[in-house]
Amino acid sequence: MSFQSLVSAMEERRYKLTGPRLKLLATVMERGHSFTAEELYAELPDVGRATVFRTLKLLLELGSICKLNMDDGTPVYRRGTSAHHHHMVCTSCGRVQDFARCDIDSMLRRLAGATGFKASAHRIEVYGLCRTCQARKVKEEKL
Amino acid sequence: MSFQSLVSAMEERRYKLTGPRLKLLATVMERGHSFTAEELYAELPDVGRATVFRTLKLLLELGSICKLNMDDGTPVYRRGTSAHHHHMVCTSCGRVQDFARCDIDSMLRRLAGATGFKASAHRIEVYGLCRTCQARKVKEEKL
DNA sequence: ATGCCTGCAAAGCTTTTGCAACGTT
DNA sequence: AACGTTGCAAAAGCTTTGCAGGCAT
Repeated sequence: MSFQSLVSAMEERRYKLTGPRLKLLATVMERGHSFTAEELYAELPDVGRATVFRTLKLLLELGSICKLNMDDGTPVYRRGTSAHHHHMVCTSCGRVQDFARCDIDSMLRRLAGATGFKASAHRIEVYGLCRTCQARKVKEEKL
Repeated sequence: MSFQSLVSAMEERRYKLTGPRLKLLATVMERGHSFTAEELYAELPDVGRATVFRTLKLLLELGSICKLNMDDGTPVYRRGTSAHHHHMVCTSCGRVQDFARCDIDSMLRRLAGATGFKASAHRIEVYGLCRTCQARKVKEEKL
């Protein structure tokens, strides 16, 4: 996933590569972790708020970013593939990491057997402390 | 979980049992499945919208209901315990069922080993078709 | 009698939409 | 030149807050 791949995805779908869009794509790529619509808007004073939302929607459709909800429901975006994956959300710094392995098929089969529910998709969000914040906490406790 | 247990929970915390609150508690209990704030408001014309939200917040704090997000982020409430559990959301009728068994500890341990992320909580939402909607679909296909 | 609760209306936020002007192709 | 795109401002949802009056305890 690179700036170029985002640009290519837009070209393929015949979306125009305008100034505001290129600025947004660049900013999205700079962000190593997740971001909100408001943060993007704040970082790009000359891009309208509506354009930020319109472009985020576009990137979602392209599958170039994904949207997730914080524990309190706040929507947050994250660059990355649209392939099946889940999220580890650090409750201290808010950073989000992806993970793909989810061995819950046997659990879903058991659910189907017990309740008749036929699962077609699932979403797992794990909350906790990332490695960095754990280290920081340990350090602070020593002070 | 019954109407009485909700009332008791409020009494314990010394919350006043007013008319609007009792009406809301009754309506929440009548609902077998999930509900939105707006639905509650629509069902109780003489209770103010603000009171609906204030009471929902209260019940959340008491742990008498839980809040979850639909796939599109729409917040939905559901009566039930505050104990650890997850949700099966029917994408056809919107009904939500709980389930408790989540054998993902080994997955979390693997994550901790691979990424250093220390999980403290998690949330699993499974989307699919409930037993009723599956049956209905089969029936419709036969027509 | 106290002070928690209520409804209403207004304000707050986030997101969407209408529209005339603009810029990419 | 055509028309997709933009910024602005207004609108639209949803939720919270301020306030004067009301009600449970």
